[in-house]
Amino acid sequence: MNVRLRQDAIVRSLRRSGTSTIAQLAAEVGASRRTMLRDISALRDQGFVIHAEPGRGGGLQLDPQSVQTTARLAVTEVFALLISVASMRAAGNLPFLDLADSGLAKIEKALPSDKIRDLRRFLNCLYVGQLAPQVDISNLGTMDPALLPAFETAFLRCLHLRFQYRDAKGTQSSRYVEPQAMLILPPLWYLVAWDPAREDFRHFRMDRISEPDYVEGATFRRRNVVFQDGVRPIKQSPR
Amino acid sequence: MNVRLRQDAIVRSLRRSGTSTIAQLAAEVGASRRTMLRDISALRDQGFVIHAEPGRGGGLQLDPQSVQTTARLAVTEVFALLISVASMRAAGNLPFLDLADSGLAKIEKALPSDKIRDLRRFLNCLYVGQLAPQVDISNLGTMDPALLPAFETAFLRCLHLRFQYRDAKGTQSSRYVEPQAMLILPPLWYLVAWDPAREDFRHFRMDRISEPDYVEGATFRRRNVVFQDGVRPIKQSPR
DNA sequence: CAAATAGGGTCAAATTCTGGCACCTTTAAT
DNA sequence: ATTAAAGGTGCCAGAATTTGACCCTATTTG
Repeated sequence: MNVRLRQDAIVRSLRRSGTSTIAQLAAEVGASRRTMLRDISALRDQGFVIHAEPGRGGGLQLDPQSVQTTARLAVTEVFALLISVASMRAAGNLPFLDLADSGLAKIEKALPSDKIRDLRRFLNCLYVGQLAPQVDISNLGTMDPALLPAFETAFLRCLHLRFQYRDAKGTQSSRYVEPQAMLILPPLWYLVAWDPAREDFRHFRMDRISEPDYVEGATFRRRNVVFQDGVRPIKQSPR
Repeated sequence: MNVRLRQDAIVRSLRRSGTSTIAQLAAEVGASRRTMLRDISALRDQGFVIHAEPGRGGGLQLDPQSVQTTARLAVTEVFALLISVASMRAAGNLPFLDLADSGLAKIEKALPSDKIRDLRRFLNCLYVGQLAPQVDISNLGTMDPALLPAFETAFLRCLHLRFQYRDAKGTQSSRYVEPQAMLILPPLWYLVAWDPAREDFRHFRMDRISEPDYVEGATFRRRNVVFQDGVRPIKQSPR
């Protein structure tokens, strides 16, 4: 058995049984007592808090607070999680959101600091409101998975964005715009952008955008976007 | 040099230099070409996105989007994130959910397998529908943070649940029920439970529940809950 | 005190990791 | 078309690490 798997098994066993002895654990995972001691030591090095009582009736116990898991995440994935939770918070009062937030805070804290800055700046472009009842949401399209990376770069570096847009009538057109904000009217998402050709703001439904691509070198200035009533920025959760 | 340290060094080097070849990396960390290839393969297994170009002028490149972060999360926090994203997916077609999902999948993968099983079983108790328009959502209460751990245990081990409930008129009462399902009618959450005293199902708004506590030893049998039209289980995302 | 428990040191055996090599595929330059 | 530079895979013997056995000590309970 692999070292990693065995140590996971030890943690699981300790979690299940509450308390057990080195000998019991050794028998359970099929290793020697000595190896158990080494594994316990290694787990402690990894940050697990394991209480030990010597003497009769003694044994090992995993600190219940330290049930934890370590994962490696890509920044885009963290972005996506943050956006999910933030828009959820904006949409209404849902349970367990504080827990989700504290989990996210830990993830965020583990990011390199420049990435945290980017992330905050990106979140600042998000706005939330209520969906107008007359909008037809019966046939939602699927979102292009390339949206997030392209949008992230375009927003952060203030670069023009090029994409294909399919309007309500189904007509395809090619667009070239300055992305200014993202507007969430649950369950719809819109890109709010300045269209330099038409010299006006336009709203684009995200599920109708495809083949997004930022244009290297083509920077622009932020404009003051005026939203209708009831639309507010996604507040960053207090951290 | 330790395997873990060496692999970390590779990632750091790739981040620094942008692109480099197997041979360069090998020289840098003082290992052979073969070991480098094995390490790269291992890093990919760990979720790092490493682009490779064969042929002259080729080399390795760390996907700039995949700056990785490692974080330690408590299991309840993972639960909360999963529930958030799952209920979001159920509520509508939102962007970036697949990315959020892939992030969650990595987190989930890092959990001990018994916890994954628990987590899936818990998610199976979640149902989603549309909120009836006549419900007054003007004064939502706040969710008791103790809900998740207590509910988790009660659902997983089929234990009776005791809690304080404040009904629509503001009257407090003490309840003792069999938790059968959780129903989400965004933005409201309900506990669907069998009340043995009244011999009937009852819905409890989650934001009106406080001081939840499961009753050790008091197990019950799952009942067949019949939901009204439009309510469906939260599908587990395909993993 | 005796028994049960955690914790550690040492060393040979068992296991895993590493490096070298042969060979394959892709790409670009000549 | 040929050649060189790059990534990728399978295999094997030797290097390195991990494991188990045996030794010990310290602490707690009956």
